[in-house]
Amino acid sequence: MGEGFRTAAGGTAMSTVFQLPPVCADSGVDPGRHGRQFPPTPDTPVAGVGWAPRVRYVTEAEDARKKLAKLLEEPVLGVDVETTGLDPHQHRIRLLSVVARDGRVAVFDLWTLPPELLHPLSQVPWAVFNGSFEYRFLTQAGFSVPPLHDVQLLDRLVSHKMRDRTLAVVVDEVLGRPLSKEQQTSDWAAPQLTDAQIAYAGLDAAVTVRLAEMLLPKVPRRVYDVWRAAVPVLADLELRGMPFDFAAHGRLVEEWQGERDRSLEDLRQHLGPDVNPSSGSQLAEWLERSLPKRSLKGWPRTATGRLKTDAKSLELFANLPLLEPLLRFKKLEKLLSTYGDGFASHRHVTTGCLHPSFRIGQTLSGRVSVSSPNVQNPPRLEAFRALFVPPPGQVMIGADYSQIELRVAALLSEDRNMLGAYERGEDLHRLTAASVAGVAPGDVTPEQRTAAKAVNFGNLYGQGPDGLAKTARLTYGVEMTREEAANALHRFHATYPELAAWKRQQAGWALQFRQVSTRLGLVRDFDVQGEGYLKGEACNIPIQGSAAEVLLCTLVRLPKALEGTSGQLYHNVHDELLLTAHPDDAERVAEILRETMIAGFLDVFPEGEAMTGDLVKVHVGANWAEVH
DNA sequence: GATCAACGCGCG
DNA sequence: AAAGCGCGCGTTGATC
Repeated sequence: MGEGFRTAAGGTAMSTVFQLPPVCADSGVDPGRHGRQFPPTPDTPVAGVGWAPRVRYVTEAEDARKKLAKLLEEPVLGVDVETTGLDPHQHRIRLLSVVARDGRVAVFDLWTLPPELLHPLSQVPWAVFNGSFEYRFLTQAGFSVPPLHDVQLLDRLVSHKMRDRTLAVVVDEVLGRPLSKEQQTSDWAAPQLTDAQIAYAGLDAAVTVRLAEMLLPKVPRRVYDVWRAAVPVLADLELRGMPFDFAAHGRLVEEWQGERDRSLEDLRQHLGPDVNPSSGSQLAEWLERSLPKRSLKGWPRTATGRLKTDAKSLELFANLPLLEPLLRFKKLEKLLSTYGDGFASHRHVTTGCLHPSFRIGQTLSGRVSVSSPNVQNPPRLEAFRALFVPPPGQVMIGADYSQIELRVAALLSEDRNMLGAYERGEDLHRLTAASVAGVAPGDVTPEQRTAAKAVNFGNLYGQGPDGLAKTARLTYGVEMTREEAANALHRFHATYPELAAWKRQQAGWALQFRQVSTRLGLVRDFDVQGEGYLKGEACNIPIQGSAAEVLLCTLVRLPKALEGTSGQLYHNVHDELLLTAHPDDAERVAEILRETMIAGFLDVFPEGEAMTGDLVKVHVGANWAEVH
C-alpha cells in the first residue's frame, strides 16, 4: 500500500506521473500499419474532448512488440478493455487499449495477437476506470494484473457520490468535456471493427489516466489505498464464485411453499377472497373497515397516512385471530420472494456457483455492499445458511470480530471503562448490566444481560428512551418501561462518561464543520449528503465506517497470508469472514485467519493491541450454518 | 412494458 | 414533532 506509481527502474515517481499527459493540441495522426488515421473526421468523439490522443490499432505481433517496448518505460499506463459482454466466464476481451503519458494509445486486438505477448504490461502499474471489471477479465485471460488505480473509487472519494457514475459523467465533471459513449454497446465481436470503435476504445484509456492524474492528489490516501488494494481480492472472490447447494435449496423452497399455502388458507377465513395480504394498502383498508374505532387509536401510520401493516405494528394488536396466520404468511412470502426462485436464478450457467457483485465505496459508511444476489442478508435459518457450502472435499472456516463496533466506539472515544473491560477480557454486556441494575457483575441475571445488550447497541447510535424500550421488547424480548429505559440510558452514560462526551463532541463537530470522518480518513460531507440524518450519522459513520475499514484491511492482507495453504476466501459480511480449505490444513488456515484478522484490526487501531486476546472467534465446519 | 416511490423486511 | 444506523431487494400501485 502507498507505493505510488513505480518507474520502470523500480523507484517512486509520483511527481513525474502527475505531469502526464500534456494535452495534445494537435489532432495527431498516427497512421499505423494499416494506414488508419485518427481521428478519422473532425466530428468523431475524439475531437469532442478537445484533445486528441494518437490512437494506433495494433493487430500484428511485430508491431505489438515495438509498441510494448515503449510502453514498458512508462511509470503508469492507462488501460481499458472492450469485451464481447459483461461476464468474464462467458465473454472475451476483444481490445486492450493502453495509453502512454505522451497521449499515444495502442489499441491491441486480442483476437489477432497472442495474449501472452502483452503479459509484460503487468510490470507497470495501471490506471483503469472500473478495477474489478478489468481485473476479472484480464485474470480470466491469464494476465497477472499489476497494482491498479481505480478511477471509479477516486471519483467516489472526491465527489462524495456513492451511486455508480459512468466514465462519461466523470469526464464531463472533472475534465469539463463531453465524452460520447455511443460505441460502448457496439458489436465488439465484429470481424472488422470500425474506425469509430477503435477511436472510442483508445479514448477511454486516455481519459482514464488523465482522471487518475487529476483526482489522486485530492483523495484521503489511506482509505483510498485500502480500497484499491481490496479490489482484486473481492474480484478474485467474484470470479471464483460461491458454491451453493441448489438442490437442497429447491427442496427447502418447496417446504416454504407448502407452509405459505397453508397459512394463506387460514388467512382467507378472516380476510375473505378479495383482499391481497401482500398488499399493504389493501390490508390497511381491511383493518380500517374491520376494527373498532378505539383499536385504531394510536395505530402507527405510514408517511402517506395509512395504517402501517408491518409486523411490529401488527403485533401490538395480538388479540386479533387474524394475526398469527398473517404474520406466518408474511414471513413465508418474504422468504419465497427474496430467497426462493429468484435467489436460485443467480446460479451461473457454466460454473454452477453464485457470483455476487461486491462493491467498495458505494455506501455512506464505507461498508462493502453486495448484489445479485445480496449474500449479506440471507436469513439466519440453519437450513438456509447450511446451503452455503465449500467445494467438494473441503471444509468451511468462519470467523467473526467479537463486538467490533463497541470496541471501535471504545477506541474512538478512549473511554476508560470500556477499554478496561475489553483489555481485561471482561464481558461488556455484563458490565453494563451490572451498572444499570446496580448489582455486582457476578450477580447479573441472563435477563439483565440481554437487556444490557439492547442498551449497549442502541446507545452507539443515539437511541432515545422510547426507541430503547421498543427495541428491547421487539428485538430482545425484554419488557422495559419508558422510565426504566431513560434510567438505563442515564446509568449507561454515567458508566461510560468518555463515550458520552465523545458522542456530544461528534454531534457538535458535525454541526460546525458539516462533515465527519472515519479512522482512515473517509470523509462524509453533510452538505452533499443532506441534512436529515446529521445527528445519528455523526456517530454512526465513524463507528460503522472504521469497523468496515478493519475488515477491508484484513481482506487486503489475506492473499499473502494464505500463500502456500489451501485457504481461499469464500465470503465476507461486515464483521465476518468465511474461507474454504482442505481438511488437511484447515486448522492451520483457521489460525492464519485469526492472526490476519487481528493484524487487520491493528492496521486501523494500532493502539488496540491489548484487546486482541478475544477479538476474533474462529470455527471450522461443513457449511456456513456450522461455523457461525 | 418500463420505471419510480413507498413500504416492508432480511442481515450486520 | 420525533425518529438508532447501514445496506439490497421484493411487491404493490401509480405513472408514463
